[in-house]
Amino acid sequence: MSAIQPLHIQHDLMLYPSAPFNFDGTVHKPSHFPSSDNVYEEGQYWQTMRFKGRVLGTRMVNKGSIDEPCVELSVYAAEEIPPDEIKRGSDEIEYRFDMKADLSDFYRKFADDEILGPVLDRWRGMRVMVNASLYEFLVIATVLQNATVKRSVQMFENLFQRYGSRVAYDGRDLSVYWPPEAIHETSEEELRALKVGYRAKQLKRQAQPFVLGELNEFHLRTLLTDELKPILLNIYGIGPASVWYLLFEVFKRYDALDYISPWERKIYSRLLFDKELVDTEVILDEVSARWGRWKMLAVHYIFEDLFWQRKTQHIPWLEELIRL
DNA sequence: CATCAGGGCCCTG
DNA sequence: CAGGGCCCTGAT
Repeated sequence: MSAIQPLHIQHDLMLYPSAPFNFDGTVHKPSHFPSSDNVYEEGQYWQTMRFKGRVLGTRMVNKGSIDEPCVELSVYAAEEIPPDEIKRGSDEIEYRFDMKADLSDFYRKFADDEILGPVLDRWRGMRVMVNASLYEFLVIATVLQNATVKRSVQMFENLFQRYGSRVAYDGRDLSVYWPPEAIHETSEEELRALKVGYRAKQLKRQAQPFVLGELNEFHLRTLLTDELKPILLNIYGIGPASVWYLLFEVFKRYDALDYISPWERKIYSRLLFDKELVDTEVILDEVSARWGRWKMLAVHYIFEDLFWQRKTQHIPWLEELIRL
């Protein structure tokens, strides 16, 4: 990996998300594993991104409130950026943080829901967030597979060290993703040296369609879920567990939940039924009956609410499941 | 020391 | 459609 690159050109602009907007609940997801391409502090979020061939640093600062949202976005780069590219970058950030969403129906409908209601009170205005491109998210999904959190983090950081780069801006020093070409050109053996095991083959096969221009994230966003899902499942290494992470986080499909993995099953059993282990079919029927087309968003609220609680209080049964 | 499951998926029979 | 195999790690 090369030296740290300073990003000393800075552009500031204001973003106005639709209200209500919960800044902290949106930019920071405590259930996600930590990674060196972003930092969160209350009211502030730093995130690098590789966008349209350019390496950017971003900083978002909360300048508003839940009912009068305002976010100051600073974009940092190594060289001057034309205004239209700044605009495209900020549009992309608005998309990734779902800033223009209208969830009023969701809040109205479930205000009195016995499980969701109290959570909505705490997190009204929280949005679905993705801090990666589609290609980058495939890497995340891949390192998550069949691994504990600790190992996922290790594989991920090994990849950053070998193929990514480092940038410095606003007093921060963060990793940046590599372009898919970097993995396309490397060998499976080199990848395996980073302890990713059988995932080396997946990582290479996943980079290919992006290098060849066969998958266009912006086009995919326009598709109906029924058209989109089979395309995503067709990506090598993407199966039933990963596909709904993609549909929900990358493509903002609020109903994308039709598979529950073993560790999630244990968590939902507790939260929805107050039991240790409930049949996955029963859980899926329950979330569909309760929350219908909002089921994944509903579950997301409940899940993140739990992990925010974990920051300040010890939840023994949860600690046992996370296995860092 | 050996064995095994872990925040899956592919491939085969 | 069921089940074995795959990489590596840490728990037992």
